[in-house]
Parts: sequence; C-alpha cells; structure tokens
Amino acid sequence: MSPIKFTIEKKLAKSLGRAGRLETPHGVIETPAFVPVGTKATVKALTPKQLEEIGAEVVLSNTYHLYLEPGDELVKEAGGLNKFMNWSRPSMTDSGGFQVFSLGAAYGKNISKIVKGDSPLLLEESREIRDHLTLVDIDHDGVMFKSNIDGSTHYFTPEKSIDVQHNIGADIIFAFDECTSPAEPVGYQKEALDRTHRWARRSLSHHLNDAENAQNQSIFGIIQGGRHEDLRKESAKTIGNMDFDGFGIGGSFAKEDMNMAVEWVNSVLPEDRPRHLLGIGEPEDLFGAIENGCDLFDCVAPTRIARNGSLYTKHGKINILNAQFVKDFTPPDSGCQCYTCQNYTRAYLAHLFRAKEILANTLASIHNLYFIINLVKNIRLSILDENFHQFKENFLKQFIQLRE
RNA sequence: GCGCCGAUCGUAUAGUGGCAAUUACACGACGCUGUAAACGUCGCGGCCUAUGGCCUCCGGGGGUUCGAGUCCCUCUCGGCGCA
Repeated sequence: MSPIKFTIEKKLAKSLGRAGRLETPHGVIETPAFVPVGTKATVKALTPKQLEEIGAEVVLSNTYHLYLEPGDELVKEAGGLNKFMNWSRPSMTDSGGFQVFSLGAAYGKNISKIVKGDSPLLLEESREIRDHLTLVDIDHDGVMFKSNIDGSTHYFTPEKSIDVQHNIGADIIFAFDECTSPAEPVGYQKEALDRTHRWARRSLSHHLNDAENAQNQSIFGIIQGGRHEDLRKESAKTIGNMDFDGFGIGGSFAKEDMNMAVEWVNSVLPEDRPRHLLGIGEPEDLFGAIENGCDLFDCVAPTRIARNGSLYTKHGKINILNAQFVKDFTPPDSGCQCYTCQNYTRAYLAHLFRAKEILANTLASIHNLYFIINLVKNIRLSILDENFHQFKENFLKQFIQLRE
C-alpha cells in the first residue's frame, strides 16, 4: 500500500499532459507543481514561512549533502527532515545520484546536464578520455565519493542511499541512480543505464524490506538513457515495470530534444503514477515537459540565478547588476504579485547586489521562485480550463525575447 | 633652507634594464537546469587590412643605453625629519 495517492483530474487533449493531485503524508501537491530545491535542508536565503507565502507545496533536499552534513542520523534524531527544518508541507530527497555526475564527470569542467544541441560535447570526435580528476569512482556495486567538504571518502550503494533517505525521512525518496554526462558516448550510456536499472531494483527491494519506513515514505524509480530513444524507452519500460510509487526522469538531454526525450519516456511509463522531471525548471522547458506528461519539477535555477543577480520577468531574464538598472525605479517584474515586486524597485535590488547585502539574495529568490511556482500553477489552471495552448503561446511570445 | 622617502589603469598595489606592465577591489558584460555555486568566465590605453600588427603609456623635462616604469640629472607635487 503506497503512502501516496495520485489522481488525474484532467488530461490535455491529444498529448500526454495532465493535471492532478498527489496526496502525501504531509498534505496535497496539486500537479503539475514546481519543487524548490533545499539541498541542505534549507532553500537558500528563504525561511519556510516565506516559502509557504510564495506558494511552494513541496521541497526537495539532498541525501548526499545531508549525509555529510550534519549527518542523516542527526536528522533522524531531530525528528526527521520536516521537523528539523520546520517545513510542514511535503518533502522529497534526491538519492545522491546527481552527485555521481556533478562530482564525477562534471567535476572541474564547464559541463552541464543539459547542453545545446550544437554543443561540441555531443560530437563523437571531440570526446575526451575520462581521465580527469574527479571526486567519484563508480563500480558495479556503488560509488566511492570523496567529500567535497573535507576530502574524506564515502561509499554509496543503493542500500546505503535508501538507508540514509530513511533516516532523513522525506515523504518521497528516489532510487540511487547514475546521472550520466551528455558527453558520454552511447556505449557508456548503455552500460550506465544497466547499472542504474540494477541499482533501481536494489533500491526498491531494500526500501520495501523496511516495512516501517515503507509505510510512511514512497519511492520513485529513475529513468536514464541519455539522449537515445532506444535507451530511454528501454529504461521507461524496465523502471515502469517495477513497483515504484512514481518515477523520476533524470540525466542528460540536448536542450532542443528534451521534449522529445520526455515524450519517449512518458509514452511508455504507466500513466497512473506521478512523473518527476529531475532538475529541469527554466520557463521555456516547463511547458514542453508538462505537455509531454510530467507532473513535478525541481530545479536549482530560480534560486541560484537569483543569488547571482538574474531575475525572471515576463519579458525574459534580466541581470539586475547591469548598469541600466541603477536608476530604474520600477518593480523587478511589473504586475508581479510577489512580495519583492510589491514593495521594492530594480534600483533597490541593484543597490543591494552591488553592496553585497544579504537581503539581495532573499528578495531575488522570493521573486524568482514565485515566478516559477506561479507559472506552473497557471499552467495547471490552463489545463483545467482547457486553454493550455493559448496560455503557452501568450507566455512564450513575451518571454522569449527577440535578441537584436 | 637642508636631508631622506615617495609619485604606476577609478582606488590600493607588484614591478631595480627587454613591459601595454602584477594582483585585489571597483567597473562592464556574459554564463548558471536533481546546488562543489551570495558562484564562475571574459573584458577593463587607442587604432587596424585584427589567433596578428601599429601607435601611445608608469608626475613633467632632459640624459645614459641597442633597449628605461626600472639607472643618472633636474623640475613639480606629497610625506617625514632637522633647522
């Protein structure tokens, strides 16, 4: 008996999209929904109260980070993630699978899990030999991590990840997977995919063997397969046939074929369980992902770019540090109903950022998260109101700026 | 008046014969997609027939030298000391 319950309220005509509700032990998530990332049991620069006011329905923390600091046992002792961080709504933890990528293939390199379709990384002939220094060593059974904090080594297996996630105690946990680099050739993607599938099976059975935790926590399996249709479909079939409560879609895409890759996967996955597109969350990406059947999205982008001075507006992103905003006394995004836009000007934010004042991070994060969360809520409404396509067109027409 | 020290990109600095010249901050721009991230990258004298070339440049003037931010003389300004 799964601790979560997913119901589809309305389907989008002639596509895989849907609006629904996901009931969890800490309350309901109306889907599609954006999930703010609170890696170390905090969404950086924001209090849980601010998160609630913004409209966040769920947050995602990270197994690897909490294991290292302050330690999953301590989180358990504190009463679990929700109690520890004073968050009363639903919670999730990522399994650490992303760190296999970010501390591994991506370590020290200018590489992102999403690359442009014309990126040289995708060309066979430009691929480098995998010999650069990383903090990760993958083997059949698990992954050796070298802590980015103090250099100590830690071995993660699927069982270890699940144990840690049980201690942390989020409502939804993820199977331990290997998030691959988009620069990996298809042969490696296949090898990694088989490993991820074996690890999924082990994650699931280890979770279900712990009856007490399995009663309170649900587990999502993760689909991989890079940008290859056959691998993606194989993965969706394999993971979809396992008894997971929901699914995560992970790994690397070419930006341009993300919609297609998501469509490959979601056309194979059982439709009665929620699908979480891991790590995706730029506005222009959300429409396609929702249209192609994804229900949940987490992404660091809104909060990270906020702290670095980029703000979403209905006309695209702006860099508030640009000289043109120094004397701009209009709100960051005029018409926006968030606390920041209701009370502060671009000039003030520009000042806070230039002065490196800590409030800059908070006000910018409030705005960007509100922007994205509200965008997804409005997409949801547009599905219920049957005007998704009109809403999408109107939004993107304004948002995708015509650059020169 | 005498002596000593100092003057280099907006600011603070590095540089004791090969230098368009170090570093930091500031400034300008860009990037960030399951957070190694309040971070990172690039630019910051001018011009061009521009992965190279030319001109100008380290308070002013003069000198030594193949070559001077660097050595010498002198002036200006500033600091300190002695009168």
